[in-house]
Order: sequence, then structure tokens, then C-alpha cells
Amino acid sequence: MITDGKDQTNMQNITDELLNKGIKPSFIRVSVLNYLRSSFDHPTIDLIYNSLKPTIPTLSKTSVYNTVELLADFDLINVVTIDKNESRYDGNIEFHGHFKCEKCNKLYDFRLLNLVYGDLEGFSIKSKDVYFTGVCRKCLKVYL
Amino acid sequence: MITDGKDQTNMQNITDELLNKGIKPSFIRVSVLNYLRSSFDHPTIDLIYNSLKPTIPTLSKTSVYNTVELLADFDLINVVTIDKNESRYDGNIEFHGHFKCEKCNKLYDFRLLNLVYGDLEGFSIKSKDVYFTGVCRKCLKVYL
DNA sequence: TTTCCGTCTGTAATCATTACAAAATTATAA
DNA sequence: TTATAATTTTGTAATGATTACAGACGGAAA
Repeated sequence: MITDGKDQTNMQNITDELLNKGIKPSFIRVSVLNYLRSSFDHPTIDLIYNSLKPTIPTLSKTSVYNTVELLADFDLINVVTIDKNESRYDGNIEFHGHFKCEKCNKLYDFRLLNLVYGDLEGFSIKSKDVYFTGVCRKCLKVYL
Repeated sequence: MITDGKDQTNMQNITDELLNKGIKPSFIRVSVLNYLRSSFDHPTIDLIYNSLKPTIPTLSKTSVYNTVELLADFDLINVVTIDKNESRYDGNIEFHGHFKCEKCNKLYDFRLLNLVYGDLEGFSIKSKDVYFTGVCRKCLKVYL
């Protein structure tokens, strides 16, 4: 986790953003959201924890759990549950799909250009998740 | 779990189906697949276990786990992981979406009429899951 | 019968997540 | 400022679905 001038600007912007949503911008909250916004590998709780630990030595894993739950409740991040036994977190809340490679376990984003569905008239839809699994191009080449 | 004449025909058909796939049609395997084919509530492991226990008194939960894993590996059933901490199983393998109501926890099937995506050229796609959450029509009426 | 092999069972271990209470920090009031 | 209240954070313990594993069981073949 690098902290340069640009990062400090991000931190300030995120602080303001949280304030606008009525969330107290504690250092942990701002740091987690900033980390998720700048990382594109859909990190797990452990990865978030280990990445922020150096800059927040007192950080506890429970706080990471609490924080991502709060951020998700306010629709600031997405919880990706494509992995049955470990949640991943995505700072990109634009609508898109997730592909998980069974070989390298990497998560890929992909665009959803059109999604038409039926049978849900009168339902209130809060979240839409599209999860694909398979083997990514990179791994397919290896296994030729 | 009712066992009538029609059910016995289903059991025989499923037995043949498993044989065709090269799976030994043990009573447990046939029973689990038959149960998933005839139940439309996307049961959990516990529900499958408790439903079959009366007709298979020696049944163990581990066997239910093993069996659904086997059936899923052969694409005879779908594993629905919309629920973060408990998998559900679906005997309907036609492509469709799943909606989970946050109020009553019921799972609804819905049709997917069109799904267009990009960015996955060269990827080998094995499974496609579409999960929506929110509040179903029934619960919305209650909370008016 | 005996042997072999795959299936099934029951118990124990795993591990991400949650519960919870105390400690630390921050905000508010006097 | 100081005292008090409210919120955030921490660490440990509990939860509970899933997995690992070794032994029991059962059918088929010789």
C-alpha cells in the first residue's frame, strides 16, 4: 500500500464521500475503501487485512469485516460471493459480471451489454450478480 | 417424500439415466436426484437429508454431500451459492436465474431471455449463474 | 467362501464468519 | 478544561457448513 501525493488526494475525496453519506470517516474506513478502489484483484478479507496492516498496525481482522459490511450496506462496494468459501470485495460498483478461472483462481471483470429477464414483475430488486466460471485464456494456453 | 407409482417410474428413469452417464445408480444417488427433480424449493443439504432419512434410515449427511458433489460434477444438478453460508441444490439444469428474497429467504426461479456479455473471447466458460436479491412480491405486500 | 473394489457412515478437523464484551477513541455537555 | 456519553475498534470465543479420513458395509467375481 503506497501512500503518495495522489493517494492523499484520494483519501481526502473518500473522506468527503463518506461524510456525504453520513458515515463517520474513520481512518480504517477511508483506508479500506481507498484500497478497494485502487486494487483490481477483488481482494479477500485476508488480503485487505494484510495490505493495510503495515500502515495501520493496530488493525484487527474483525474491523475489516465490520468495515466491508458497512461499506457494502451503503452500496459503496460490492461483495463477490462467486467463491463458495471466501468472499471477495470489489470497489467497482458499476454493473459488470465476474468470471472465476478454475485453474488460476483469478477473478476477471467482464462487461454485461444486455440482460433481459422475466417473471419478476412486482419484485423489488436490490442486487444483480452475474457469475461465470471456467478456464481463462491464459490458463487455456498453458494446458494446450 | 411420497413414493407412489409415478415416483417409481421416475426412479427407474433416473436409474437408466445414471447408468448411461457411467454412474452406478445406488439407491442414495437415485433418491437424491429424484428428490431434487421433484422439489422446486432449492433445498439445502439439511433439507435433502431430513427428507430422505425416513425412506433411507441409514443415510448419513456425508453421503448427501458426496452425492450432490457427484451429481454436480456430471452436470445433473446445479449448485446455487446465492446464499453465502449455505449451498442450495437445483434439479433444474435449464439456464435460468435465481432471485433470493431477503425477507422470507425463499428462492425464486426466473427466465433469462437475453444475456449479452463481452471481454471473454478465448475463455472457456463452464457455468453461468445469475443471482438477484431483493424483496419478493409477496413480502412487499406485507410490508405496505 | 474369500478377495476386491467401490460405496457409505460417523467422527473429527477445518476455517471463514459472527457474536460479544471490554478497551480505546471521539464527540458532546457542563 | 473536565466529565460523560456515544461510537469505533479490538481480541477472543463460538458458530456452523463443509471437508478429511478411516473403517464398515455390500455386491461381484473367482
